[in-house]
Order: sequence, then C-alpha cells, then structure tokens
Amino acid sequence: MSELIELCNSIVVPKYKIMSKNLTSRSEDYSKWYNELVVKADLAENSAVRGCMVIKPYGYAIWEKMQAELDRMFKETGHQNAYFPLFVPKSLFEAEEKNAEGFAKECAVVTHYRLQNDPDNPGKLRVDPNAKLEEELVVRPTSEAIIWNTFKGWVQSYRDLPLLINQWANVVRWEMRTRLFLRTAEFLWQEGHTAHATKSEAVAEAKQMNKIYASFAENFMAMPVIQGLKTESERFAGAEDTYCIEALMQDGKALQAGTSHFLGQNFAKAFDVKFANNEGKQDYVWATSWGVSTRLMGALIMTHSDDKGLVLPPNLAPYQVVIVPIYKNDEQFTEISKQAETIMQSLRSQDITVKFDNRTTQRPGHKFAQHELQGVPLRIAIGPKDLESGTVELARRDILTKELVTLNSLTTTVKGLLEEIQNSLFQNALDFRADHITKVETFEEFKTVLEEKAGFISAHWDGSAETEDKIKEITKASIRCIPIDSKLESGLCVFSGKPSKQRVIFAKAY
RNA sequence: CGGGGUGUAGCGUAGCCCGGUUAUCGCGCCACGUUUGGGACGUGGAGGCCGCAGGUUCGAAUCCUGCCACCCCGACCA
Repeated sequence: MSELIELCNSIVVPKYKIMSKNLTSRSEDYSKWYNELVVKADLAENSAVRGCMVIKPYGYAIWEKMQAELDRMFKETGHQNAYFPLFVPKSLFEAEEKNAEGFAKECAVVTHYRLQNDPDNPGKLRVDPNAKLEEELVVRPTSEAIIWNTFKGWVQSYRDLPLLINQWANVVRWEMRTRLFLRTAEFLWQEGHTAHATKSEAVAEAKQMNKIYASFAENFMAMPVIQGLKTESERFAGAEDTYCIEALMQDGKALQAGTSHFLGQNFAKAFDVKFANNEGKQDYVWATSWGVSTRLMGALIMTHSDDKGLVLPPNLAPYQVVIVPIYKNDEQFTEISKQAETIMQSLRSQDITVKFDNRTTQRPGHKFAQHELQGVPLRIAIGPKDLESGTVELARRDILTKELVTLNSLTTTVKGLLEEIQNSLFQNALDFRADHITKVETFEEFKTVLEEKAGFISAHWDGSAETEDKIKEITKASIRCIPIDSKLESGLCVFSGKPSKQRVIFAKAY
C-alpha cells in the first residue's frame, strides 16, 4: 500500500483517497488497478466542485514534456500560440446552435461578481444579491465561440488566411460522473483553431493535425493508435467531420486520445467571418479545431504501467536516468559524487536527462523502489565495489533487468538502451493491440468476443445510426471509428445483415 | 436523479450485530542509536469533533432519526 500512496503523492493531490484496496495485476479488472494510481482533489467540504484534479510536480513534469513536444510539432506546421478569455458571454456561446446545444448540459455559469458579509451568519460570506451580472458568463467548455468571435475582426482578405492558432488552456465540463485523468471537471488541454480560404485546405488541415496526434502518440508515448473518422452520432457538436485517434488500454477498453474536426463553414456563418477572395467576392471561411488533453496522461499510465508503478517511455520521462549512490561513509559519498558528476556531464553531452539522487535521508533500497514507482527508464547505482572495479550497475525499468557496465562504455550503452526501451514499449503495446483486434462476422460472435476477450472488434456495419444505437444499447460497445486506412471490402452488417462496404472498429470505451 | 455501499489519526483499518476501563493494529511522521549493494532495525514519542446534528440511556464509535460527503453501478459524457 505504501507505494501507492507514494505514487499518488508523486503524481497528484494534497489530500487524497485511495478508492480500492488491493493492487491487482493487469490481467484483472483494470479499473480497480487504475483507481489505485489515481486520486481526486479533496476540495473544501460541501464544495460543489467534484472531480477536480491536482497535478503534483512529478506528474506535471510529464505533462510539460508532452506540451513541449506537441508545441514543437504545431509550430513546425506553421501554427502560433495565443490566449483567449476563460469567460464566454452566453450570447456568444449560443451563436453556433449545434455546438451550444451539445455542451449546454455541462456548462458552469458565472452569475454574480461579488461576495459580501452575510448578516445572518457572522464571519461568513454570501453572494451579493445586488451583484447579479446583466448577462451570464459561461466558463468555456471549449473555445470555438469566443475565438470565432475574435477571428471575425482578424479576417478580411484571403491574404489574412490561413489563420493557424493554438491555445494552451484549461476548460471546464460539468460531467455527471468524473474519472481522474480521463474525465475530470476541469482539465488542461490544447485547442487549435484554424480558418482557411477553401474547403479542401481546411479538410487537409484537420487530417494533418490528426496525423500529428497519431505520430505524437506513437513516437513519444509509445502508444499505437488507430486513426479514423467518427460516425455522425459520435461527432463533435458543430462539426462536419471528426477525425480521431483511438488507443487500446491494457484492460481491453478503448480510449479516444485526440480529435480533430473539420467544422465546415458553420462557425464562420454563426459569427459572420467573411473574407474577400482573389476575385473580390465575399465568402465564409472554412474552419477546423483540434485538441488533446491531460487525458493523455491517463492513456500513458494505462498503456504501459505494471504492478510496480509507472513505466515511462524515455521520450517523455521527466528524467531518463537516475543515479543512486551507495555508501557507508562521507568519504565514499564524496568519491561517488565526483564519479556521478563525471557521468552526468557525459550523459548530458548526449542530450540525455539525468538526476543524481543524493538525498541523505533515504536508503538506497527505498530510492530504487521509488524510482521504479515513478517509471524512470534507467537507473545507475554506484557503490564502493564499483569505485574499485570502474563499473556501475545499470537497471532497466521496463523489464526490470540489471547489468554491470564499465564506465568507458556507459554513455553509449545508456543511449542505446533508451532507444531500445522506447521501441520495445511501443512494440509491446502494438503486439498487445494486434492480439486484441478481432474480426467478427456474426452478432453472436460479436457479443462473445466483447464479453470474453474485449479489445477492438472489426466488423461490418450497414452505416445506419439506428444499427449503431441498437448495438450500443445491447452490448455497450460503440463505433470507435471508421479507420482511414481500411480497405473497402464488401460484406454484410454484423447486426442487420444489410450490405456493407467496409469494416469499422467497435469497442467498449472509457 | 435512481439502485447498492462506505465514513474511526496523514493513509489503510479493528471495534458496531450484542452500549460499559485510557478507541485497536499496520504504514507513515518525530527523537536517539545502530545501519546503508532492493522499500532497515531497536527503543522512546507525537498525532483522534469515531462524518455532522439531534434523540434514547446512568453511560453512545456502537442503538434510533435526520442531514452531509464520498465510492461503485446506471442515467450522462465532441
């Protein structure tokens, strides 16, 4: 138990509650296991805010690594960062009807702007009834409205296009039921919003960003994803098309890890964003939006971690290597510290991030366990024996092996191993997913596989929302996506028996 | 909002059915000493509105009533 508390400490929260008692292996119910890793923020008693999350420094460092890589990829494709207000006046929010309707049920709304002393309750405050806002402010659940209202003033000519903007921000969605990392009431994310002169350019942008998400997931998170298109009923409110990346967690449930939307001219029309094209004619701009959130941290945990704690891919680990000294006296400690300094310099010269855990308050065994819990990819231990023999002990987090390495080959070995770990994590996740994509032809088979094996199910679908709904109602599995790379293949719908042109991916989802 | 469950120290808990000394145990925390190549050991110590309010009783963590919070399953969820 203590390690869980420690892990919770390192990822999350000031005061926290562990939800279930026993750590279970990955083959058992994953949700129990996941709850062990994840805790909720405990806000003031009687607080109406549920399901918020505090991200503690180590967890935040992982998010910062994700941010940095994504931000770089966005900028490489010509995007710029900007920041827009948290508050969206209700009148703006409701302008794009479908979008407003889609989010209406989960909006936090600011109605007052002042507190005052409560005359009936000395020492307490109450909302000043005279401080009611003329117009309510919606706390953004997403920023399309406020951004498109701003874009109106930024676009006049085709020369102002494309407008490629990204924002790093927090949003609030008042979900009835929350789940840490995967669906918190407030979460951090990035939302891209772009405006284009032509439809084809906007569609290309939406596809491009989805591809960038896929590449980030695979190359940095070591998490294989299926790129696809959402069905109409799963589509973003206000979008014409929603592209997505879908990942498979260790418990066989699917997780939507990122989405990219082609918005058509819906927002341009709602907010009157027109431009003069090169023939001098007025036209509405074409839009996209795309986002990923702290949900990715949940995805990372649920893809790679084992019963000993987190397993981080080297490309996202806050530090890739940790050095633990083992010593009996101050002399040895000084000696080892010098050695560690040399090693760190050498590793850093190869752009490897490394931390020397020189705490004198913890014993080596404790440090070993803690770094395993935090998923540090490689650990170097240096003790008196190593000083004599010119070696160090090098341990891998992912497969928990140890080897003795001589000092002169250390940096090369570390560099090689980091790459190997990154690749092997991806390969393992890929193998796992390959084992859990099942083609089925009949509805009986569909239900059996879902029940006994879980994972993705590849099946024919007649394309109707009615069939989709019925399957969901009966099995709780939804269509995760229509994969973009799937081959056309004629067949019969697994449910209705009607003709189908291609297979789609079904799964139970988080 | 419906069904089920839980609330005792920072965390995890025993005790509750069948009311009765100073509320149990483990982890963690503090001090000192010995230790340090896989989560150290010993000794001593600190820490409790037993979820809240009311009731029954000589006496309530325990029984009754009401409330609150949280968890699980639903509903809900681009």
